[in-house]
Amino acid sequence: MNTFSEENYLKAIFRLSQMPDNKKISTSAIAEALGNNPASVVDMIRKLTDKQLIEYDKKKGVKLTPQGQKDAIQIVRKHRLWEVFLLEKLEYRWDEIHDIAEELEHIKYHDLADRLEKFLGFPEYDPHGDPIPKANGKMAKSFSASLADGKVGGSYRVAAVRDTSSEFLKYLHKLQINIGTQIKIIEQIAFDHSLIISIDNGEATTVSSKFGENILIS
Amino acid sequence: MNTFSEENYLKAIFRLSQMPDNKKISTSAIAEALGNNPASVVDMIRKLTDKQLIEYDKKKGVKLTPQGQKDAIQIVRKHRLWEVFLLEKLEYRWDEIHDIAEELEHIKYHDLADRLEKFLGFPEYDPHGDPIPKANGKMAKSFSASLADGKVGGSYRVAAVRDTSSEFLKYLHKLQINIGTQIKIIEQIAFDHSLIISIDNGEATTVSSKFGENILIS
DNA sequence: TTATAAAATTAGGTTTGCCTAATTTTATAA
DNA sequence: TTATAAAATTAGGCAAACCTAATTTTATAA
Ligand SMILES: [Mn+2]
Ligand SMILES: [Mn+2]
Ligand SMILES: [Mn+2]
Ligand SMILES: [Mn+2]
Repeated sequence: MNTFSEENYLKAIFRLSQMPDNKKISTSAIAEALGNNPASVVDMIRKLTDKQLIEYDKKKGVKLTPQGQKDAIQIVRKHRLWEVFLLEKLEYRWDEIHDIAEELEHIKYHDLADRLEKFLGFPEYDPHGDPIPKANGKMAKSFSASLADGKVGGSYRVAAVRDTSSEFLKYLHKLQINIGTQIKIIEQIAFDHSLIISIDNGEATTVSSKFGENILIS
Repeated sequence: MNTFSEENYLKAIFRLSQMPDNKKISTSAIAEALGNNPASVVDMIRKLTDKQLIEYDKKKGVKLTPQGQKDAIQIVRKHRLWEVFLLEKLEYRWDEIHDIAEELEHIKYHDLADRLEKFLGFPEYDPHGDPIPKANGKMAKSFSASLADGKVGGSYRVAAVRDTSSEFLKYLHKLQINIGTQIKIIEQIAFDHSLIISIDNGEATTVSSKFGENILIS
């Protein structure tokens, strides 16, 4: 069984390995992701390598072994299921659930994820639009096209958010954007790629390119 | 904020202070309750004393301060609410829920216990018959009379169990005894205080005095 | 190619929460 | 009262998971 900390490392490595950019997973990238010092990451890389959960090659960076991948997916599964619980059953807000799930995901008990999944009615996606892995580890592909990739004049459904920070989610809340919201791109500013959009056919609003990159569409 | 370990100590001290026997709470009693070494308990007594959560007097033993009491009750509250969730919503068995709640009780987030309580419909008792503290810290008195205190010929309702170990609960399950079950004392054996009982008017069964002491009646 | 910057690693520390073994204090019983 | 047993404490250590500071390796740019 893995410790809380080991699980957080596995999850971070998994998340990095899912990135579309396909960059190698470096010591510093992991440190950055977890807010830890690179020296600490070196310690943990050694530990997880010994446990055969990752492989490390200074050229290719860190890679999850099949077992590491399996373990990581089970944590992601629990994280996302708990998020659904917190939003739907306990009525927490969109921007609050992530932090709580960050702790709940580490609770280990036979069948816990499966029972939770059943209780929640086998949800396919978590409240941020991320797919929930099944018990067998299979999971739907994440949404990858962002609003920033959309065409001017096009109208898109918000399928997921890339950034799940509470700052971003609070901003979305303020703009009344949720999963399922329809966004039309009215104009793109050539200068800095800002977008002028209409939210659910409302009045024109301007958002940054960074904003657009963090909205995933279907 | 208190660590997991500090919380477990506070809870153990609280539990010991609730005992009807009114014995002083000694280093060794705490060690016993937590399965730790007395030397470790001495360390933690120092730490909790520094944090002003307990007071220690070698004569009178350990006592929770008002703040320590408050903190302990909030953990008990979460523990018991999570137990209700696990039994009622996730359909875990009586004997499985305690261990999971032992971990869930440490999850900290604004309002978590209150929201859980609301979601569960403000339950008064946990699945073992223990009263659930309210948000303000108030809680009903625990049941204290045991079946062993009952009269021959008397019929009693099982209100709670004193021992919540999975061994005891599995035994109860086998005997088909639950909270609410009616037990009639047919005879008490003078030799060792064994009890001959009838469960929900079923056929006579013999149980030990230790068994009788761990069934609380209302 | 060489200087510089960035990334990775090593060396050595800290805190938390445990432990064992030895010692001291306190209780109990002859 | 004194011997013995039990309880509490001290001393010293260990593993986990971090850290800072120093050093080494690798990448990049002039
Ligand atoms: Mn986590
Ligand atoms: Mn999520
Ligand atoms: Mn606990
Ligand atoms: Mn209980």
